[in-house]
Amino acid sequence: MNIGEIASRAGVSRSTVSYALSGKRPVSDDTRRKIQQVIDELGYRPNASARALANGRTSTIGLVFPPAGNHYTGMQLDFIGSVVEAAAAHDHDVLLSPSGADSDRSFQRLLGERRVDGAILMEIRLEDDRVDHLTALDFPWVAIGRTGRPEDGWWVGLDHTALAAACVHHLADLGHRKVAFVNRPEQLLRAGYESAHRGLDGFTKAAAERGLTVRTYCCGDDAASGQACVEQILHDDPATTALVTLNEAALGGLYRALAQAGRHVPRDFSVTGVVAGRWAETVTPQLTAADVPAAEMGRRAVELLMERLDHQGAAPRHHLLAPPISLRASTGPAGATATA
Amino acid sequence: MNIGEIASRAGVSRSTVSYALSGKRPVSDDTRRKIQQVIDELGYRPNASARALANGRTSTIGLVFPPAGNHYTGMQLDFIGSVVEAAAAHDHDVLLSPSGADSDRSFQRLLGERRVDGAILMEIRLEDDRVDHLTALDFPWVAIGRTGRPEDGWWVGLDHTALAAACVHHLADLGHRKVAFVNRPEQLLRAGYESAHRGLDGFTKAAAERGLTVRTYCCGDDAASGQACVEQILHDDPATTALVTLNEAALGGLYRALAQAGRHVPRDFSVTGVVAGRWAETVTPQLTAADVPAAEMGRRAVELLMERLDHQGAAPRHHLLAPPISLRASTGPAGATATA
DNA sequence: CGCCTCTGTCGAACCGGTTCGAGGGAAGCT
DNA sequence: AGCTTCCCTCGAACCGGTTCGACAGAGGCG
Repeated sequence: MNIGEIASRAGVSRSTVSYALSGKRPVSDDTRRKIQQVIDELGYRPNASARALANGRTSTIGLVFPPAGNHYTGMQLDFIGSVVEAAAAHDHDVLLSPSGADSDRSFQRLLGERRVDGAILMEIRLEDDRVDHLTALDFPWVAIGRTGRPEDGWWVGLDHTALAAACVHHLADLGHRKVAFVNRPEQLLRAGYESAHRGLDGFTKAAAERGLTVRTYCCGDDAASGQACVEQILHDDPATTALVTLNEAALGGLYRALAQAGRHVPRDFSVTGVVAGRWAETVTPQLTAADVPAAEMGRRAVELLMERLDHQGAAPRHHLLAPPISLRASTGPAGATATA
Repeated sequence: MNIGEIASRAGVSRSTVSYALSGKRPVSDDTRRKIQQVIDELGYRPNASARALANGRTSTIGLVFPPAGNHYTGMQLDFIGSVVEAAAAHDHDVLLSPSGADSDRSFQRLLGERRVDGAILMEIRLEDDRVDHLTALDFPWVAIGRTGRPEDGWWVGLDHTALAAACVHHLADLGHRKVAFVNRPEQLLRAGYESAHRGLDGFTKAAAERGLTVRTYCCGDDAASGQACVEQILHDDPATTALVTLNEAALGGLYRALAQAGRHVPRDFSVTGVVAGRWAETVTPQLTAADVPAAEMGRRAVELLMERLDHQGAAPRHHLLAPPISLRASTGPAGATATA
């Protein structure tokens, strides 16, 4: 069943059916009604491939996220969900592409074969070959995250520097002097992931500013790594009284190791960091943290992309978000029993 | 840049280029090399829409999952990840569709507009209008989960009945007599979600068999609901010494409420259930549970779908999985201090 | 009454691939 | 040399939409 079938049943030409559907030229009420009736009867829907071929738009956007090798985190799920939903609101579909790099087969499929009108990139690196590639091709993209040269791109970012610094100030205000930083996995840091870098930067600078003694660690994206990481921290300096983490997936392990070491949170040890709100609430005590507004970021990314698609050549736009720290129950004043 | 461009630069006809690429007819080595060289030079990739239009296959599969209204759980993330990866291995893309029902706009887009060759459905209901609809249309689908009539469909399922029963037997063997069941949210149970129903069934029957006293609860998919649920359980019958849960997202809240009520896990209270392994490991003590093999299920679903696409009209196939309970640290013998 | 304008519809071309039938030319055979 | 066979390549039609230019007929105007 195709547009020709509809046309002949309604006694009109194919182009008239097309115009009746798109509204791009006037069609008499009579004709329109007749066509609509046939369409309703047969449940006709225009073929997406044919439409895409003819007008050059697929009404699909690509969501590029890193392959599962590195475990998925809850935050990524929130991004995916909100992007899909926002796209649906704009009558667009979302194609998932697990691509770490420029040269990925899947990435090439998206672009080269023109499966999507634009792309949203997750897990941005400071030097991101995907961004460079897309920019060179003048292919519409929006990043969730910022590269090292944020001025010439479209993105929705989190001010990791400021957020990590806020965590440090929060802890320093509570009197903590020896603080550890639990970063994302080492290979991500080495690969140049922006959250890992900017977070580390913000942490280090703020700590220096406040004269804190710090140690920084990388930690795998799972509970076991988190546990091992805290054991290492307490081994390296048992007088440590607080930590800041960007690593959502390790959170459960961090808490476990602290409990096993006999450090009560928040009495003996404070924990804070940058984590999506609903994951901060699953641990006990609930995590005082800068809540990553993942859903909002996904939604805004889609909106920027739609804007970019509608106005080719428009000047780059972006949003830098810096949510406040939500005070929950995992931080407290230093000193009570810490050095016991 | 299109196939005609390649053809003229290589000095051959468009059809020859097509055959050289698809291999569906022999092409001389000379010609093939010349064509390949031009293609490499220009970085040509055939347009996906045009190809889909011509041969009727989009090389895309739809992954239908419920809208975010009900929070996403970690398990769903694992499904999505493994489906995308398995599909990529078969040179297929994955289109995400947030559709609860048959009549969803997004669902209609997938099918009516022929955006995908087949669909994988998540969060199956015992009476599932999406399944009925697809079956009526003879549209290729594979479900992650079973409907009430599993014999005539393609699916990869988990034997929730057996798993919930295994949890009950495990607890009964440890001497527990009063056990609670923490199910998925009430609206999902009412809507007929299969895991909620079959899990409840298996729990209830096994408990009756072992002569246990039970209460069953529904619980929202978040920590706060889990906390409230345990409070209710302990209020309704303070002598309860164990619970079985299907609700991964509430797990943190369940633990919190137990701790706040002064029930030590596993000394005073045992917790078990059906939960994806890596989430079972984030809580302390780590959860003794039937680990949902989400990644394997996603992969198998894709493989079934590929099989179904390649052999239209083949007899339905399915896999029913029933992983064993992984003994971790959240269950123990009843009685020690339980009635204190 | 003739001319012009405006509205609504049509046919044809096009998007970029795939596929079918036909045919040119070299090789094999007698 | 003449015929068949086989290998390779070509042109044309097709997939199902969109869009452009053309044009018929109704209505307005002088």
